[in-house]
Amino acid sequence: MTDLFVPLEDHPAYRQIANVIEERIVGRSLRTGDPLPSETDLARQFGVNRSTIREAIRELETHGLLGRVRGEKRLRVTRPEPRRVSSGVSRALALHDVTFLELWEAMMAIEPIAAQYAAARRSAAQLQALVRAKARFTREVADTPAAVSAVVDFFTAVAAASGNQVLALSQAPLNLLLAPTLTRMINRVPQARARIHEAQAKITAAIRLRRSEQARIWMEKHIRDFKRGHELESIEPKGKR
Amino acid sequence: MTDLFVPLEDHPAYRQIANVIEERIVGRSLRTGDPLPSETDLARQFGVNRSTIREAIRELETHGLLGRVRGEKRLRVTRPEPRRVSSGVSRALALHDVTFLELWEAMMAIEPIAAQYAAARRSAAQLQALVRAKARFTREVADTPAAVSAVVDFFTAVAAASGNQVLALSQAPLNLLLAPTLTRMINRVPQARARIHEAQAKITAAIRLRRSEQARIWMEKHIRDFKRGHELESIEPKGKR
DNA sequence: GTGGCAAAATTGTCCGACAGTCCGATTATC
DNA sequence: GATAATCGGACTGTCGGACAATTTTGCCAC
Repeated sequence: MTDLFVPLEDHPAYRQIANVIEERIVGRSLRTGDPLPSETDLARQFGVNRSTIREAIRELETHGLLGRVRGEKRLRVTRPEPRRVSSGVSRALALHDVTFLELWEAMMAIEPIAAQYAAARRSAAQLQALVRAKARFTREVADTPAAVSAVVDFFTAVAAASGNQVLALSQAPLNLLLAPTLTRMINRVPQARARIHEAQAKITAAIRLRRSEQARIWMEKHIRDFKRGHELESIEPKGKR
Repeated sequence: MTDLFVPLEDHPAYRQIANVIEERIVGRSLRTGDPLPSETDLARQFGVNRSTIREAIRELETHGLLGRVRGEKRLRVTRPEPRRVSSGVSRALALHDVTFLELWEAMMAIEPIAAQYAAARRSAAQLQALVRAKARFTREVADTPAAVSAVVDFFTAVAAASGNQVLALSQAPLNLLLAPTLTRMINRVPQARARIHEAQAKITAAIRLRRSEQARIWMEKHIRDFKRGHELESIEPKGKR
């Protein structure tokens, strides 16, 4: 049934080194903000060439575990920012050809809950961010890319206000996937902008007044609208294809 | 108010090259399975040194966009596997010190919905995988690490059966975070194993019979149990700390 | 077509080098 | 004394070349 032996794994030096450093970071013996030794020094410590160290560092850098503050030269241990991490997830999902329905179902699972918690827990500043995103949508409603970006910011603000990092990080990749679909929809379905505006107003109000139930329900309606919009768009295509 | 200038962005060659290649992959002009030109060749095409190419490639490799089939030397374009991507997310979340409550809320948002869709759409093979995971838990219930791993597999199998890649990929990181907590809980709360067993049985049955509602409800109970277990565990600590 | 084999290509790693830039200390200036 | 200009050292980004180990390829015989 089960194989007796597993294939030997090949561990190039650069990967081993990356793993060792990663363990140190995850195990907190290298803490956020700590500067990393210089490449030359690392090369000496690990007993390998600097080129090898550089390859290892690239790995950690792209994972967001290392980074540098603007204008600085030395790398420091960094906490992976949601944006960076989630863009990787989005790319993965895009390459797996997710359908709109899949995206929609996931949004339907996450966003209303996020809105609900946001109503219960939002700070004043988080509410502010929400209001700003909403205002930006209203102001730039005619400029499609700006409007889409405002919608995304709105969702992001709700997720942030939920006070739940896991929800926020689960939600973030959805935004990037939503953008292209939303752009098409908003352009082709005339009533879309007005409905988004209304939904954002209701959701914001509910979160401001700390009405969890209402926030959830309106977010559900909001998301459901997306599906309607998407269906309309596919049925009466104004542009090509 | 607003700054007149924004900081110049620094774009090392290796990053630019990584971006160019990434665009090609995402834009499908390099398709999954295609072999990448050799490093020397890439260096020639981009007009840079091979070391620079290698650093660029490391980036894409860690993102899972490039990889090689076992024993092969050439890199090929790869579709990022959920496992790989989600481990990055888990690491990020771990470094952000997520609380059990945050994790639990996210699970509560995602898993029941996944179970619901799984009941509606599972294939025979997916049901099989589910049954196997459940059986493994029953069989290895006494061996804590194996039991925990079986629980995780169970969740994974449910998410896979949901037929929704977005849900599956959103759910995957939660598993890795769950493991340590679950390990402690299962060791300290005597009734935990029995309750997990029962829940898995009910959920599996519902999914087998395609009872969406029941699958969802039982999954909710199942997850809720985790919170109870966690509370019990913190209240009556049997071991140290 | 298959198998086998030697040549060519490719990867992983190393060495050494250099320009551009950031940092800290020192010195000059108000 | 505080601030500004200056200088040397330390680092990073990139380059060129080199070599062993292994894979891939081309070719020949069967």
